[in-house]
Amino acid sequence: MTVNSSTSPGEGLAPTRERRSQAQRRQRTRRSLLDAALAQMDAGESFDAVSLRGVARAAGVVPTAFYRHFASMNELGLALVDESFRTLRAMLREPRDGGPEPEPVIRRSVEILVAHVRAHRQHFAFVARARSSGNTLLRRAIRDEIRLFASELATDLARFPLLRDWSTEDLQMLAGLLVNTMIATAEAILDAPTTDAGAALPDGDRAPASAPEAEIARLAEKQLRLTMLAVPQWRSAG
Amino acid sequence: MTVNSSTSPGEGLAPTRERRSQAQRRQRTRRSLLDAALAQMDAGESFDAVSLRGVARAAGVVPTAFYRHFASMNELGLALVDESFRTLRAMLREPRDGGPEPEPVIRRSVEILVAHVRAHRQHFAFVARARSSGNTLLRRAIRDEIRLFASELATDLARFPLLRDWSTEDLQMLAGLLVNTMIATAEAILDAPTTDAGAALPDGDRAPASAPEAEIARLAEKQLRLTMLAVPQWRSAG
DNA sequence: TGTACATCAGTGAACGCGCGTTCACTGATGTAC
DNA sequence: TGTACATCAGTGAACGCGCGTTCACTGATGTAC
Repeated sequence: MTVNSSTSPGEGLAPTRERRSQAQRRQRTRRSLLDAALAQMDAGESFDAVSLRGVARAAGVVPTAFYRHFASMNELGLALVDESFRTLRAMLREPRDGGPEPEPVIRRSVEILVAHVRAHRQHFAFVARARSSGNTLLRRAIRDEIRLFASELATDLARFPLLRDWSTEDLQMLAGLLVNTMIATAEAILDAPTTDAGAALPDGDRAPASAPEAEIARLAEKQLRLTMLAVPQWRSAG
Repeated sequence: MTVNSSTSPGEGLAPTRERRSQAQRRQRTRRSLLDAALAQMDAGESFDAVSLRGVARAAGVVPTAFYRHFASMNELGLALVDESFRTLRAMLREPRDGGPEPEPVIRRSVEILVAHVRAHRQHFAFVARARSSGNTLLRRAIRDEIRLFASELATDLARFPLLRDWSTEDLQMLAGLLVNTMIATAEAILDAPTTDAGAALPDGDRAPASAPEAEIARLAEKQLRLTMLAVPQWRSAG
């Protein structure tokens, strides 16, 4: 029943030398299981409509092999939460360069968000779907990660001159508002008709952002711009 | 297989006179089925973890009786979408009275929202959960209803002096932003620890809004206030 | 009011299916000497 | 390098269970005359 992940591989006296192929095989299967779950959720299933047997089948492995990697679907779900938020966090770090003036920052942020949703569609779809589907544990894990994500954004925001004097609480409040917009934007992109035609084009500057997607990005930009317009007014009127 | 809802009851020559008790019984069972589904989702299940048999069981009825009322769980889900958004729409109409000055309007709106989530918790929980769980059809239905809801809010917003000159598109944009905040707030309340102790107190002005709930309301108020602060700035800077 | 018939909400047995989980196993990879 | 043994990722049969859906039914309620 238990795949004991805390005490098993390469611990203590046994060195991890020379176990090449077997470890690789293990790693490949594990990835296949995760990918199978992601694919099924990207196809529209909610997390608890994804079955252990279905995942194993899609991964090309017998159901019992699943247990060599995860004790339950729940554990696989938590692994996907980890993985997905590593992706999202990378997104936050991306705009570290770029001027401090508000206008290009907003435009650039939306571009980064849209590009990330395109590039890591399955991770976003997983989070969006699992965020409110089934399983309290998983939901709570995602909610906590989103909260943490907002806190990191708040820290980043503190660097902007206009926000330097804001209280931590107010920064969190603003970050929450911005994260809400980001989530809604990501969900809108995921829901939009997939215009993947020509997505595999090698030519970089031809990237054909679909019409609805461009529309969503335009809306998000407006909303973020509106929100930031309030910033200089806050203390005086608040 | 089909419960034909478009051509059956009381149509044509047959008058709906004198069929009292039987119709009442039917209505009661239908309600029990809907309530059973709502209760299971309120308890944390995602929509497609709610089974036809489970709903029938909780409604105190044999599984096959379900088909006398709905052709499938899907149809029941759509009925719940209808019902839930009738509730939400009623919330929009509530603040029709109250001064046009922005400050009390915001406070009052948050109060109304919080009170509605408390009073119609199951409808909110259903929408929050079904919004991204399972079934594309249901998800799309809810997304469309939310869009409609935002449009109605946009129409209401147009009445405010400060917004009288805004384009329809910009009003929709603002309404979308406000709706995002409302959704996040409702979800936060649903996720907060339920402090239902003393909820049945007859004394009206004692209503013990739980501490986390009050916190959430305070945050929502701040976010809405910040958003509205941007309004006078929009055209000049936009 | 009384009788004969129609309607129809809910019953109960039965079906085939995919599920999660168990168990003893196989056989390739890795290790010790 | 060669042999004997250990590890362990993946196998395959088997289980009991709850599911959605079918079917012919029952019996109370409602209607016509």
